[in-house]
Amino acid sequence: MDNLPLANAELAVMKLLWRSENPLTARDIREQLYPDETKSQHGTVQRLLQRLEEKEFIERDKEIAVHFFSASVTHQVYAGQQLEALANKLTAGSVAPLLTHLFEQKRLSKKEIGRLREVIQQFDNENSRSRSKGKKK
Amino acid sequence: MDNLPLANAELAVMKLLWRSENPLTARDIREQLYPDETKSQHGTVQRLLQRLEEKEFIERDKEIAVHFFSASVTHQVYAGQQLEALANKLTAGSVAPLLTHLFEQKRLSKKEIGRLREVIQQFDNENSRSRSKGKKK
DNA sequence: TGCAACTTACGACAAAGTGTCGTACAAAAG
DNA sequence: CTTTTGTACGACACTTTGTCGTAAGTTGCA
Repeated sequence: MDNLPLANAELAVMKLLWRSENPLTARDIREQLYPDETKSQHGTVQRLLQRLEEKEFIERDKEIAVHFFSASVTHQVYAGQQLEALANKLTAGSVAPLLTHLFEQKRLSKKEIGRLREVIQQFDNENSRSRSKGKKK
Repeated sequence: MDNLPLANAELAVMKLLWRSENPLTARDIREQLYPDETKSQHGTVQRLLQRLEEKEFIERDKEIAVHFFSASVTHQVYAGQQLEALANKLTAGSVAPLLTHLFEQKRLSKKEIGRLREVIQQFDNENSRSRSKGKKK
């Protein structure tokens, strides 16, 4: 409901959690995020995790003393929310105008077009299940 | 090149400029943005305009003493940039995954789908004009 | 048992960005 | 020349973010 965007460092943590099958410990995360291994950065990671928890982006399993963290918002959902937020802010909630410009700038590869077509195709399929007559002009 | 996002008040100014055919004065903008008409808010608008100019989002015509402001980045371009930035941050530059979730959530209306189809159609047309032989997979 | 290593919790801080106001100065209007 | 209107911008409070340090709790081993 809040739909707030995540800052860079926070997003970096989320990406690790999204990528991982299993929940991670704070230590896991620090090791991947700061390979240079200074001492104090453990606190940094703890802080980031704490804030992400406040924002309800992650969940903390404190069964055992060393906590395990997992994303409570999937990457897909987050991406969708952000896109929606962008559309609301810029184009009155409509997504198509956002894409239009990318076409004009030739910033969408043919592969991307193919993907988009698939996405629409899928929508058509789901949608035509209930209506057996298609019209083509 | 910087691609920085605009804050709320700044965006509100840009929206006025995008909406308007002709360049606007600071006064025009204040009147629309703060209809309650206190004195000091003229300074606020000036400040916003100044910062937008620094960021190169608007241009200032100082031919005459009362300056005229106009957007130097179109709404289309800005929207496209932001979408691209989002895609880069979240989905390795690919746009399709951003849309996928919206479908699943049924957040895209049929009208939106229609629009997307048009956009893709248009791309196809432009693209087939120059190459009369298509190669298929 | 007691100490060393690790962990969590969180206060504190600097830096950056934002929206706001006020004030100093310049130009125009009268 | 005085009043009005506009520009330029320093300053401020506030928020967010990334960072660190430190206090307190837990684990485990000698």
